[in-house]
Amino acid sequence: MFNNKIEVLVNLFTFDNGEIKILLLKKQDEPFKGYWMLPSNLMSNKESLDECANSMLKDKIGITDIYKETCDVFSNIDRIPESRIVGISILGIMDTVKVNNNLNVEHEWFNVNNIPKTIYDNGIIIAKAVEKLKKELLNTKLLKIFFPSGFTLPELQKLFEQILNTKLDRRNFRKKIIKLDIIEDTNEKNVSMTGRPAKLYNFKNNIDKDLF
Amino acid sequence: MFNNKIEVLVNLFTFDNGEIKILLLKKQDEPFKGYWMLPSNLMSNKESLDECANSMLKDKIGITDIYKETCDVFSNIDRIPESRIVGISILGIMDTVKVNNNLNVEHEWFNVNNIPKTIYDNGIIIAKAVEKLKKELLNTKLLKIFFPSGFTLPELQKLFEQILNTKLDRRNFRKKIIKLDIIEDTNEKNVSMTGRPAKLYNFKNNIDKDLF
DNA sequence: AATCATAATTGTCTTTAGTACACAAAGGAG
DNA sequence: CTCCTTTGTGTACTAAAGACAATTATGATT
Repeated sequence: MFNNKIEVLVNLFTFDNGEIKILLLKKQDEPFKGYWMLPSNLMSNKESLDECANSMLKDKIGITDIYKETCDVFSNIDRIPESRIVGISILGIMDTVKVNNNLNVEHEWFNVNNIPKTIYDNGIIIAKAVEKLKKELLNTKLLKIFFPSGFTLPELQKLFEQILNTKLDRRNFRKKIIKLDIIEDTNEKNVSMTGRPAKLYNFKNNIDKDLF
Repeated sequence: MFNNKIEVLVNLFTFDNGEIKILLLKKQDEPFKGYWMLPSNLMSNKESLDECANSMLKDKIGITDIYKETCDVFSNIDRIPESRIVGISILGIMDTVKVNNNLNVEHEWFNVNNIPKTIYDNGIIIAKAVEKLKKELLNTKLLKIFFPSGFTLPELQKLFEQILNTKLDRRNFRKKIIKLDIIEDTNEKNVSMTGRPAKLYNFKNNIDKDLF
């Protein structure tokens, strides 16, 4: 009566090549064989949510020590018709794509604006996580995790253009970021494929400011 | 192994007499007898979080149809030493104090800056909910639920002074709110105890703007 | 070595939003 | 009718946001 199964679902995001991406796994068996899914794990009654997510990420994806926060809870009785499982979603961020390529399960990083067919309510779970991520990236705290060191201003601008869904003026964007006093020049330059190389910046420490 | 008990804890907020307040109940039995606690309920495996919170609010507090959203998850193994229970907290808002005064359990609305001794981790749960509430009240969406109709600008200003923890200039505050075009004059006046009566306003519908 | 193509860097002017500040008006109490 | 309390209102100044185009650093091509 009061015994519930709980699954943890991890929305793992990264910023790669100017795009916000999320890691999905391909389901290997029926039902929903061939559909995409969030990495997930049933939670035992001997571990916390955090521990459950950590062990899953280590075992299934081969990563440790990423930023995580609780995102949302999905508890509709019939969200998984086969059995009653309460889903708790986690928002995770990786600074760069570190996923073990030896990982034998089929996986792919998808642009968050182009999510494929997913199992059960995973599409809704992802949409909610993306919404939350976009909101939180307007503050330097999470932004710093997306861009730990050596990012360029054009990259940063591209991120905001995606989040705000608009074009920003280069000069005004730079002026704004610089006036906020949140980044520092590394005196290094990007090795660009073509065109003038961009300066590399770091976020200053312990800064908690809203950018937009 | 994978069977977990889940409790829903409701952080029910209201704005009363210029203060943000939360409803707490007094625990009647040991352990923690006499300490204060959030209204809570064990979730059965036949109901969703929302249904669980609704039935609890109706049965224990005598209220229905309030605004609710998922707030946070508390899953430390030892958050309740007596047994393993995963806590899911809900943020709820009531526009005015409608709690049934015939309610036989001892209850009280506490200013969120003055929370009494609470059971287990309820203090942390409340702190997290207050933090989230304050963030969300900077947007008109939740604000409209706090102030459904016939509020005054001085009242609204008091709310923001609490949230931002600062004094605001009356004239600049009014100018800002009016320029945002989010409220409309009801052509009625407050029946004030003393001083010049304040005009009563409503929030316009379907507006989603950040105020600060 | 010179030219071309590409993408990054930089400054000024205009417009809009934010801040500082003091007195008049409406009602209730005596 | 006077006093007390609280709300309502306008202007000048400062800071931030927005519009706008030419120059520079590098790799690729001839």
